[in-house]
Amino acid sequence: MPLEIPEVVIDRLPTYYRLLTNLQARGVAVVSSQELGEALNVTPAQIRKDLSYFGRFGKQGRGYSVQRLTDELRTILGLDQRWRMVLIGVGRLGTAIASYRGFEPQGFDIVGVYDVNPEAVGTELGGELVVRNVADLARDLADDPVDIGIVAVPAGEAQAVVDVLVAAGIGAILSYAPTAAQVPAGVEVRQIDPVLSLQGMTYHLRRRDA
Amino acid sequence: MPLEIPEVVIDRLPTYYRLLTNLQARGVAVVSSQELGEALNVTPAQIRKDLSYFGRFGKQGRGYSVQRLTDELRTILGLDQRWRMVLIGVGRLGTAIASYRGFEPQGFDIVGVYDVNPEAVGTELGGELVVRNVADLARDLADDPVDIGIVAVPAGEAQAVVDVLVAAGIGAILSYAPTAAQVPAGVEVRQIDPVLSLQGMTYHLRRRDA
DNA sequence: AAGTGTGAACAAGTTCACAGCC
DNA sequence: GGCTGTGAACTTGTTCACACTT
Repeated sequence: MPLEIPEVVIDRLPTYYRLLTNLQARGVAVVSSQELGEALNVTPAQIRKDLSYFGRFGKQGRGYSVQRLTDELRTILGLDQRWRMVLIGVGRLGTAIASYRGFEPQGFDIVGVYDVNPEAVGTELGGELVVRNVADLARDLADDPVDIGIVAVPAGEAQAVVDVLVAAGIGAILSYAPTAAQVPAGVEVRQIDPVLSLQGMTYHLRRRDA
Repeated sequence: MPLEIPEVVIDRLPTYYRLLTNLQARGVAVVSSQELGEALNVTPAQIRKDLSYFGRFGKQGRGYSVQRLTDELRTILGLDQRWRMVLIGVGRLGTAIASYRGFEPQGFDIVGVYDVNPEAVGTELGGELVVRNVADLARDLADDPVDIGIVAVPAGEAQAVVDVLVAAGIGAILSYAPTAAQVPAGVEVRQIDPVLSLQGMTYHLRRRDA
C-alpha cells in the first residue's frame, strides 16, 4: 500500500467498514462489490478501485470475504486500537456529546471534559467524569496526551480552544462549533454542523418546486 | 443562473454565507475573495469561480459588498423563508436535537415530533411540542406537509421512517441514523455521523506517528 | 459463470493567469 | 493599483471494459 491515497477514498472507507460489520453480525460470509454498492449507493467499480489502493482482498468469481475485508479495513483505518479524546465545552451540546453512547462501542473514549464556566467546573458529567477548568487543559495534555479533541464551545471561543489543542500536539479535532478553525498542516479537522447540511438541501428544495 | 451547478459548489455556499453574516454583524462593508479564502481555508480563485455560477456580484478593484453578497446567497440558498421540519425519534439523540437552539435562528422550525415508544408518545418535549405516535406520521403529513424530515431513530428503523417520509412527498431528509438510506432520485439526504468523521481521522493519525 | 483488479478513457473539479473594469 | 470574472490548462476523481482468476 504505497502511493498517495486520495482523500475521498479515505472518507468512504468508514461507510464500507460499517456496512461490513453489519453484514458480519448478520452472518453474511461473502459479498460482492455489486451488493456493497447497492447498499451504499455507490458504483461497484468505485468500491473495487477504492479497495485496490490497499491490496487485493477479493476472490475472482466469488467476491469478498466479509470477515477478511472487515479485518483489513479495521487495520487500515486504525480501528484495532482505542482512541482517547477530550471534550471541551459542556453546555447543552457538549453535555449531549458526553452522554452519546455511540463512541465507546467503536473504540472512542472521552477521557476528559473541560469548560470555562466556573459553575460547571467540578460538577460530574454522566456520573463518571468531573468537569475540569479549561485553563488546565494545556497542562493536562502535556502530562497525559490524548489523540483527538472534540470542540463544543461557542463560535467565538473555538479558535482559542483549537490553538491550545494544537499547541499540545493533538493530531485531530472534531469541531461542533459553527466556524472554520485555523490549524497547521498535519492536523486533521472535521466539522459537524447540521445547519450547514440543511442549508445545502434548501437550495435544492427551492428548485424542486419551481 | 442557467446551467448545471456542481454539487460541491452548493455545499460550499452555506459556509460562505455564514462567514458573511458574521462579517456583516461585525460591521465589515466590503470583503475580497482573498480575505474570504483566508478565513475559510479555500483559494480565492475557488470562491470567485463558485460565485460566478450565480452572477457577477463583485466590483473589480474593490471586492464584494458584504451586504449585497449576503443577500444574494440568502436568496440562492432559499434562506429568505422559514422551513418546516418534523423530527422522528425522541430518544437521547432526538431529545438533544429537539432542544438544539441553532435551528430556529437560521429559519428552521421543528413543527412536529414523533416516536414509536408508547411511553414517549403524549409527553411534552421542550415545553412546546407533544410527542405523537409515528403511526400518525403519514396522515399528519398528508394533512399538513413539511419540507424536511429529521431522522433520529435506531439504524434498524431508519429505512421504514424514511419510506414514510418519502411516500408523503418530503423533499429533504437529515439523517442521524448510522445507515445509508435508500431514496428515489429527487429526494435530498444528508447524513450526520460523528463516528464516521472520527474514523476518517484515525486513518491519518495512524500514519502521522508511523 | 461470475466477479475481481486495473490500465485507459472519460468526467469533474480546481487553479492559473490575464483581460477588463473600478 | 487592485481585484473580479473567466476561458484554458491542469489535476483529481470516476467509470469503463476486459484480461484474468477461481
